[in-house]
Amino acid sequence: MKSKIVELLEKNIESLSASDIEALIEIPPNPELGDFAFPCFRLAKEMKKAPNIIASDLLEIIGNIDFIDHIDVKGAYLNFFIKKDTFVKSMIDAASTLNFGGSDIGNNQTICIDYSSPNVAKNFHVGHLRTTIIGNSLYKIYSKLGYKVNRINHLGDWGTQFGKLIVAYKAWGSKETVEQDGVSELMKLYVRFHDEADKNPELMDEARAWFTKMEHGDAEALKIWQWFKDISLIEYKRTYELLGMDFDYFTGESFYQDKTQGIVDMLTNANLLVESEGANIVSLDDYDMAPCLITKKDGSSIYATRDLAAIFYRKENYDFVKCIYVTGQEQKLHFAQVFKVVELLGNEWATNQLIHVPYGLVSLEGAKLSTRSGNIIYAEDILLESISKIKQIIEEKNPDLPDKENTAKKIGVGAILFNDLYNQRIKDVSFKWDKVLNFDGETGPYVQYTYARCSSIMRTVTDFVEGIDIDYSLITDSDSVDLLKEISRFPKVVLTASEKYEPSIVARFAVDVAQAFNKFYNTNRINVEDKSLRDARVTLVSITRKVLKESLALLGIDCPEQM
RNA sequence: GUGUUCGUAGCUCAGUUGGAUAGAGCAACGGCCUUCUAAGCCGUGGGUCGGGGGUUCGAAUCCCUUCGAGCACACCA
Repeated sequence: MKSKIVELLEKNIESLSASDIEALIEIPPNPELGDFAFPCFRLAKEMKKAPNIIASDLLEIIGNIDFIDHIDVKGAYLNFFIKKDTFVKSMIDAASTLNFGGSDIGNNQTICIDYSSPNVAKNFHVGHLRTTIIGNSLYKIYSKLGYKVNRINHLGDWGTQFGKLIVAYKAWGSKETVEQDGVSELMKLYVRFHDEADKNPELMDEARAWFTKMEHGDAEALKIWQWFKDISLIEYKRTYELLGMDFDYFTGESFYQDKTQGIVDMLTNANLLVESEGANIVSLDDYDMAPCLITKKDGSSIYATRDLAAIFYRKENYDFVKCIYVTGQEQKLHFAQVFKVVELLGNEWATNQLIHVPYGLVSLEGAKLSTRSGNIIYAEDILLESISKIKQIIEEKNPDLPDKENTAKKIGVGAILFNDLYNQRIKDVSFKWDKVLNFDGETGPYVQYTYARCSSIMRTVTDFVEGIDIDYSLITDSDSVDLLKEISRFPKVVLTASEKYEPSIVARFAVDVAQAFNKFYNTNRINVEDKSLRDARVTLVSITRKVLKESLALLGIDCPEQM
């Protein structure tokens, strides 16, 4: 419909191209002002005439057009009122297409998304939840746009911290307690190491030595390391299963450890590596950045080296058009450095294919998350707590609900996912239980509830046939039209969300659709006697239902049919 | 100190890339269940868009400046 207006205006305005006009056309803030609006301010400048005069002149020239009911001039705006049934039909037709909201612009090209990536032997807490949830949503969004997405869990399974753990395990740990308590015992050992190392700095050297042993393939070191890793993965996978998520690769940092030498060689050959204070770095002075550290003074690798190795490995093996990193914003400089080094090695693609998607810091009651001080909440606990709160609510509101267990899981997990995706990712969040466990208003359960309402209606109209001829002229009230307008934004929403790496745009959209539907639902009885009117309205319900399910799916959220 | 992100209603946040009267949710108060799910809907109150300049026909949005907050600044990731 918008394109038809662009076409129309293009014919009558010489100085603007179709794409200029397209960009200028807006949707009025208030539906009473029209369905589309064209502001004449820009024309005023070029034509040296008052914008409101231009608007009325245009109105004269355009005259009567078949699909337009009438055009109003309000100030400098040309406001278009589309013939209602034409408009309604075009929106319903669009929304009824098979892959509504999606497209094939991805052309099956590969995108790598590096996310979640918990540190082995550390608990999976609220902070990790964000990268996991955002990354998963980006995976869904890009898949919908026709990309082939590789979900990569770049486990923090290599580094000095394992040297620390081995030292601690040997000094104070036992096989039995580790087997029994898993990650939380490893955490305790890690914390203890730091406490002791404060008093006895030599422990740090011991830890580094053990890590160096790992890098040289020492059997004992690697055996302990592998054991710690296995224990950790069991716990992480439990959380992923609860979240309903999976990965294509669990290639962590250790996977690249034998590939870091290649990076060092490459940098040496390119004359980029310089020695500084015993370590090897790439100087980034010319780019106003701190240098990128490549090898430490003991010769062992560091995360930047492994990230570099990962980039080249992925480029070579997956041939990505984009490699996206979802991490906290505190790593901004790190990725800027790493990406710059790739570029300096003569790879122009680094400038637009390597993308850091940062998100804001998660804090707890205003204080920084810290395992050492015990100021921490684990992801699994949040999810389980949320599910159990939902169970309570189900008992209150709908005790006869079938399959309560599963439904509570979908709603409880969905609430947490939604909560993490609703605001722009860059915003810092202060975790508060009462906020997280509030399910009224702009929340996942609200959208799911709306979906369940739609489903419920669809169950009652058993003789309704999808895709039958609809009498579009029966849909005239503003609540119905507003709902359709809201729904028709979907393709643009998905596209913008992908361009900005911002799932919150989809989450907001889902709420907007749900609000529009609930308004429509409250003013329109759907299952009415008059069959053609009923079918017209049921069509709206059916479309809404589909779009709600799809948009929540893009956030990684599942919809129960009843709740 | 340097860089970076941010500052909008009591709280949490949107604001369509510079456009029409700045919008939601939460919290508060008041209404709506004998008909499709009240986890819902409707209404009321609540704003120097951190402050000050500038660009523009037009600024919450762009530029400068200032105040405040978060984060980063090589051998952790």
